[in-house]
Amino acid sequence: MSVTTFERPEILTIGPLQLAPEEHLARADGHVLALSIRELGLLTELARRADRIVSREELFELVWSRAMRPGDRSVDVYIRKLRVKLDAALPEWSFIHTHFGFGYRLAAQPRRPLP
Amino acid sequence: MSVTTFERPEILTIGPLQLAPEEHLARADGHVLALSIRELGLLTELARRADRIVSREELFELVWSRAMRPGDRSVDVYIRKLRVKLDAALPEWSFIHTHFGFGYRLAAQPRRPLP
DNA sequence: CCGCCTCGTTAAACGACTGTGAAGAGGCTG
DNA sequence: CAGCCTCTTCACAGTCGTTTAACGAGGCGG
Repeated sequence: MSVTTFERPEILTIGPLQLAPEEHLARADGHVLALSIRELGLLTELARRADRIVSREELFELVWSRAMRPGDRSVDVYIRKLRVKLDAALPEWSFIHTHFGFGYRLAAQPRRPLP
Repeated sequence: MSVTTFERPEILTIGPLQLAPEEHLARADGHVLALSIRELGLLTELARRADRIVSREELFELVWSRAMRPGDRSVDVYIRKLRVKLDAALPEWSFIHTHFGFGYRLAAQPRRPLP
Protein backbone atom coordinates (compact mmCIF):
# COMPACT_ATOMS: atom_id res chain seq x y z
CA MET A 1 0.00 0.00 0.00
CA SER A 2 1.32 3.39 -0.84
CA VAL A 3 0.29 6.80 0.37
CA THR A 4 1.13 9.99 -1.44
CA THR A 5 2.53 12.59 0.86
CA PHE A 6 3.85 16.06 0.27
CA GLU A 7 6.83 16.42 2.53
CA ARG A 8 9.14 19.36 2.48
CA PRO A 9 12.74 18.38 1.80
CA GLU A 10 14.61 17.34 4.91
CA ILE A 11 16.94 20.07 6.14
CA LEU A 12 19.08 19.37 9.18
CA THR A 13 20.62 22.28 11.01
CA ILE A 14 23.45 21.86 13.48
CA GLY A 15 24.66 25.29 14.48
CA PRO A 16 26.26 26.88 11.41
CA LEU A 17 25.98 23.58 9.55
CA GLN A 18 23.18 22.72 7.16
CA LEU A 19 22.50 19.33 5.64
CA ALA A 20 20.21 18.56 2.71
CA PRO A 21 20.55 14.78 2.35
CA GLU A 22 18.24 14.50 -0.65
CA GLU A 23 20.36 17.01 -2.53
CA HIS A 24 23.60 15.29 -1.53
CA LEU A 25 24.64 18.66 -0.15
CA ALA A 26 26.09 20.07 3.03
CA ARG A 27 26.63 23.75 3.66
CA ALA A 28 28.76 25.53 6.23
CA ASP A 29 27.62 29.13 6.61
CA GLY A 30 26.03 28.76 3.19
CA HIS A 31 29.31 27.66 1.63
CA VAL A 32 29.09 24.22 -0.01
CA LEU A 33 31.07 21.40 1.58
CA ALA A 34 32.53 18.72 -0.68
CA LEU A 35 31.50 15.46 0.97
CA SER A 36 31.51 11.96 -0.45
CA ILE A 37 28.52 9.66 -0.19
CA ARG A 38 29.81 7.88 2.91
CA GLU A 39 30.84 11.09 4.60
CA LEU A 40 27.48 12.70 3.99
CA GLY A 41 25.66 9.55 5.05
CA LEU A 42 27.53 9.35 8.31
CA LEU A 43 27.10 13.05 9.05
CA THR A 44 23.40 12.85 8.23
CA GLU A 45 22.73 9.95 10.57
CA LEU A 46 24.62 11.69 13.32
CA ALA A 47 22.67 14.87 12.67
CA ARG A 48 19.35 13.02 12.83
CA ARG A 49 20.41 11.97 16.32
CA ALA A 50 22.03 15.25 17.32
CA ASP A 51 23.04 15.62 20.97
CA ARG A 52 22.69 11.91 21.52
CA ILE A 53 25.45 9.33 21.72
CA VAL A 54 25.35 6.90 18.82
CA SER A 55 27.36 3.69 18.89
CA ARG A 56 29.64 2.61 16.07
CA GLU A 57 27.50 -0.45 15.44
CA GLU A 58 24.38 1.63 15.03
CA LEU A 59 26.13 4.17 12.81
CA PHE A 60 27.61 1.45 10.66
CA GLU A 61 24.28 -0.27 10.12
CA LEU A 62 22.59 3.03 9.32
CA VAL A 63 25.16 4.08 6.75
CA TRP A 64 26.42 0.79 5.33
CA SER A 65 23.10 -1.05 5.59
CA ARG A 66 24.66 -4.19 6.99
CA ALA A 67 25.94 -5.49 10.25
CA MET A 68 29.32 -4.31 11.44
CA ARG A 69 32.00 -6.94 11.81
CA PRO A 70 33.75 -6.84 15.16
CA GLY A 71 36.91 -4.79 14.83
CA ASP A 72 35.78 -2.89 11.76
CA ARG A 73 37.28 0.62 11.91
CA SER A 74 35.47 2.16 8.97
CA VAL A 75 33.36 4.45 11.16
CA ASP A 76 36.46 5.80 12.89
CA VAL A 77 38.15 6.50 9.58
CA TYR A 78 35.17 8.44 8.27
CA ILE A 79 34.75 10.32 11.52
CA ARG A 80 38.31 11.47 11.03
CA LYS A 81 37.60 12.60 7.45
CA LEU A 82 34.57 14.54 8.60
CA ARG A 83 36.48 16.20 11.40
CA VAL A 84 39.17 17.34 8.99
CA LYS A 85 36.68 18.83 6.53
CA LEU A 86 34.48 20.41 9.19
CA ASP A 87 37.49 21.91 10.88
CA ALA A 88 38.74 23.32 7.58
CA ALA A 89 35.36 24.90 6.88
CA LEU A 90 34.52 26.05 10.42
CA PRO A 91 37.66 26.24 12.56
CA GLU A 92 35.81 28.02 15.36
CA TRP A 93 33.50 25.09 15.97
CA SER A 94 33.80 21.49 17.02
CA PHE A 95 31.07 19.09 16.06
CA ILE A 96 31.87 15.43 16.63
CA HIS A 97 32.52 14.45 20.22
CA THR A 98 33.91 11.08 21.27
CA HIS A 99 32.34 9.22 24.17
CA PHE A 100 34.91 6.67 25.15
CA GLY A 101 33.52 3.17 25.10
CA PHE A 102 30.13 4.26 23.81
CA GLY A 103 30.30 6.09 20.50
CA TYR A 104 30.07 9.54 18.99
CA ARG A 105 27.80 12.53 19.54
CA LEU A 106 27.15 15.41 17.17
CA ALA A 107 26.69 18.89 18.59
CA ALA A 108 27.84 22.33 17.49
CA GLN A 109 30.16 23.62 20.13
CA PRO A 110 32.12 26.87 19.87
CA ARG A 111 35.79 26.15 20.31
CA ARG A 112 37.27 28.21 23.08
CA PRO A 113 39.00 31.27 21.61
CA LEU A 114 42.78 31.58 21.69
CA PRO A 115 44.08 33.41 24.80
CA MET B 1 -3.81 22.05 -24.35
CA SER B 2 -2.08 25.35 -24.80
CA VAL B 3 -2.53 28.60 -22.99
CA THR B 4 -1.31 31.91 -24.30
CA THR B 5 0.62 33.78 -21.69
CA PHE B 6 2.60 36.96 -21.76
CA GLU B 7 5.76 36.24 -19.87
CA ARG B 8 8.78 38.47 -19.80
CA PRO B 9 11.79 36.83 -21.47
CA GLU B 10 13.72 34.47 -19.22
CA ILE B 11 17.02 35.93 -18.08
CA LEU B 12 19.30 33.80 -15.95
CA THR B 13 22.07 35.46 -13.99
CA ILE B 14 24.93 33.50 -12.47
CA GLY B 15 27.41 35.96 -11.08
CA PRO B 16 28.96 37.80 -14.05
CA LEU B 17 27.22 35.43 -16.44
CA GLN B 18 23.93 36.20 -18.17
CA LEU B 19 21.83 33.78 -20.16
CA ALA B 20 18.95 34.62 -22.47
CA PRO B 21 17.84 31.18 -23.68
CA GLU B 22 15.12 32.49 -25.98
CA GLU B 23 17.66 34.66 -27.75
CA HIS B 24 20.20 31.81 -27.91
CA LEU B 25 22.56 34.18 -26.17
CA ALA B 26 25.03 34.09 -23.34
CA ARG B 27 26.93 37.09 -22.08
CA ALA B 28 29.98 37.30 -19.84
CA ASP B 29 30.31 40.78 -18.40
CA GLY B 30 28.18 41.93 -21.31
CA HIS B 31 30.54 40.37 -23.85
CA VAL B 32 28.78 37.79 -26.05
CA LEU B 33 29.86 34.16 -25.72
CA ALA B 34 29.90 31.95 -28.82
CA LEU B 35 28.06 28.83 -27.72
CA SER B 36 26.57 26.06 -29.84
CA ILE B 37 23.03 24.81 -29.36
CA ARG B 38 24.04 21.91 -27.11
CA GLU B 39 26.40 24.04 -25.11
CA LEU B 40 23.80 26.69 -24.47
CA GLY B 41 21.17 24.08 -23.70
CA LEU B 42 23.34 22.40 -21.13
CA LEU B 43 24.39 25.67 -19.53
CA THR B 44 20.79 26.85 -19.42
CA GLU B 45 19.51 23.74 -17.68
CA LEU B 46 22.33 23.97 -15.18
CA ALA B 47 21.57 27.64 -14.62
CA ARG B 48 17.89 26.92 -14.01
CA ARG B 49 19.05 24.64 -11.21
CA ALA B 50 21.87 26.84 -9.96
CA ASP B 51 23.50 25.84 -6.67
CA ARG B 52 21.97 22.40 -6.86
CA ILE B 53 23.61 19.18 -7.92
CA VAL B 54 22.19 17.84 -11.17
CA SER B 55 22.91 14.29 -12.29
CA ARG B 56 24.18 13.41 -15.75
CA GLU B 57 21.02 11.46 -16.44
CA GLU B 58 18.80 14.42 -15.61
CA LEU B 59 20.94 16.82 -17.63
CA PHE B 60 20.97 14.52 -20.60
CA GLU B 61 17.21 14.11 -20.62
CA LEU B 62 16.69 17.84 -20.26
CA VAL B 63 19.01 18.75 -23.11
CA TRP B 64 18.79 15.77 -25.47
CA SER B 65 15.12 15.00 -24.76
CA ARG B 66 15.65 11.29 -24.50
CA ALA B 67 16.92 8.79 -21.99
CA MET B 68 20.65 8.54 -21.47
CA ARG B 69 22.29 5.23 -22.34
CA PRO B 70 24.47 3.86 -19.58
CA GLY B 71 28.06 4.89 -20.22
CA ASP B 72 27.21 7.82 -22.45
CA ARG B 73 29.85 10.53 -21.94
CA SER B 74 28.24 13.30 -23.96
CA VAL B 75 27.44 15.39 -20.91
CA ASP B 76 31.04 15.20 -19.74
CA VAL B 77 32.32 16.27 -23.12
CA TYR B 78 30.04 19.29 -23.23
CA ILE B 79 30.86 20.21 -19.66
CA ARG B 80 34.46 20.31 -20.78
CA LYS B 81 33.62 22.55 -23.76
CA LEU B 82 31.70 24.91 -21.52
CA ARG B 83 34.50 25.04 -18.99
CA VAL B 84 37.02 25.95 -21.68
CA LYS B 85 34.86 28.76 -23.04
CA LEU B 86 33.83 30.08 -19.64
CA ASP B 87 37.39 30.05 -18.44
CA ALA B 88 38.55 31.90 -21.56
CA ALA B 89 35.90 34.56 -21.03
CA LEU B 90 36.11 34.85 -17.21
CA PRO B 91 39.39 33.43 -15.95
CA GLU B 92 38.78 34.79 -12.46
CA TRP B 93 35.70 32.69 -11.96
CA SER B 94 34.86 29.02 -11.83
CA PHE B 95 31.32 27.96 -12.59
CA ILE B 96 30.84 24.24 -13.07
CA HIS B 97 31.66 22.13 -10.04
CA THR B 98 31.93 18.35 -10.14
CA HIS B 99 30.29 16.32 -7.40
CA PHE B 100 31.92 12.93 -7.67
CA GLY B 101 29.38 10.18 -8.16
CA PHE B 102 26.43 12.59 -8.30
CA GLY B 103 26.73 15.13 -11.08
CA TYR B 104 27.50 18.77 -11.66
CA ARG B 105 26.58 22.00 -9.91
CA LEU B 106 26.60 25.50 -11.37
CA ALA B 107 27.62 28.37 -9.13
CA ALA B 108 29.74 31.45 -9.71
CA GLN B 109 32.77 31.15 -7.50
CA PRO B 110 35.70 33.57 -7.55
CA ARG B 111 38.87 31.64 -8.21
CA ARG B 112 41.40 31.99 -5.46
CA PRO B 113 43.89 34.73 -6.44
CA LEU B 114 47.52 33.84 -7.02
CA PRO B 115 49.75 34.40 -3.94
C1' DC C 1 51.87 2.38 37.95
C1' DC C 2 51.07 -1.38 34.61
C1' DG C 3 48.67 -3.55 31.05
C1' DC C 4 44.74 -3.92 28.19
C1' DC C 5 41.31 -2.14 25.40
C1' DT C 6 39.73 1.83 22.75
C1' DC C 7 40.48 5.44 19.68
C1' DG C 8 43.32 8.57 16.42
C1' DT C 9 45.78 8.63 12.46
C1' DT C 10 48.16 7.42 8.27
C1' DA C 11 48.85 4.98 4.18
C1' DA C 12 48.48 1.34 0.52
C1' DA C 13 45.75 -1.07 -2.81
C1' DC C 14 42.11 -1.40 -5.67
C1' DG C 15 38.21 -0.10 -8.34
C1' DA C 16 35.21 3.43 -10.00
C1' DC C 17 34.51 7.83 -11.92
C1' DT C 18 35.91 11.94 -14.48
C1' DG C 19 39.06 14.80 -17.60
C1' DT C 20 40.89 15.22 -21.95
C1' DG C 21 42.33 14.95 -26.77
C1' DA C 22 41.21 13.43 -31.12
C1' DA C 23 38.92 11.31 -35.02
C1' DG C 24 34.95 10.60 -37.97
C1' DA C 25 30.23 11.53 -39.72
C1' DG C 26 26.99 14.73 -41.02
C1' DG C 27 25.16 19.20 -42.13
C1' DC C 28 25.24 24.02 -43.50
C1' DT C 29 27.10 27.84 -46.24
C1' DG C 30 29.29 30.25 -49.59
C1' DC D 1 31.42 21.06 -54.22
C1' DA D 2 34.82 22.58 -50.82
C1' DG D 3 35.46 24.29 -46.35
C1' DC D 4 33.99 24.88 -41.83
C1' DC D 5 31.42 23.93 -37.78
C1' DT D 6 28.91 20.84 -34.76
C1' DC D 7 27.84 16.60 -32.72
C1' DT D 8 29.05 12.10 -31.32
C1' DT D 9 31.98 8.46 -29.97
C1' DC D 10 36.21 6.38 -28.44
C1' DA D 11 40.49 5.56 -25.97
C1' DC D 12 43.62 6.69 -22.60
C1' DA D 13 45.13 9.25 -18.60
C1' DG D 14 44.38 11.07 -14.28
C1' DT D 15 41.86 11.73 -10.05
C1' DC D 16 38.96 10.42 -6.26
C1' DG D 17 36.57 7.27 -2.91
C1' DT D 18 36.33 3.06 -0.33
C1' DT D 19 38.21 -0.41 2.21
C1' DT D 20 41.61 -2.62 4.90
C1' DA D 21 45.73 -2.88 7.59
C1' DA D 22 48.97 -1.25 10.79
C1' DC D 23 51.09 1.53 14.37
C1' DG D 24 50.94 4.64 18.15
C1' DA D 25 48.58 7.44 21.76
C1' DG D 26 45.37 7.70 25.28
C1' DG D 27 42.04 6.30 28.80
C1' DC D 28 40.54 3.09 32.29
C1' DG D 29 40.61 -0.57 35.72
C1' DG D 30 43.13 -3.32 38.75
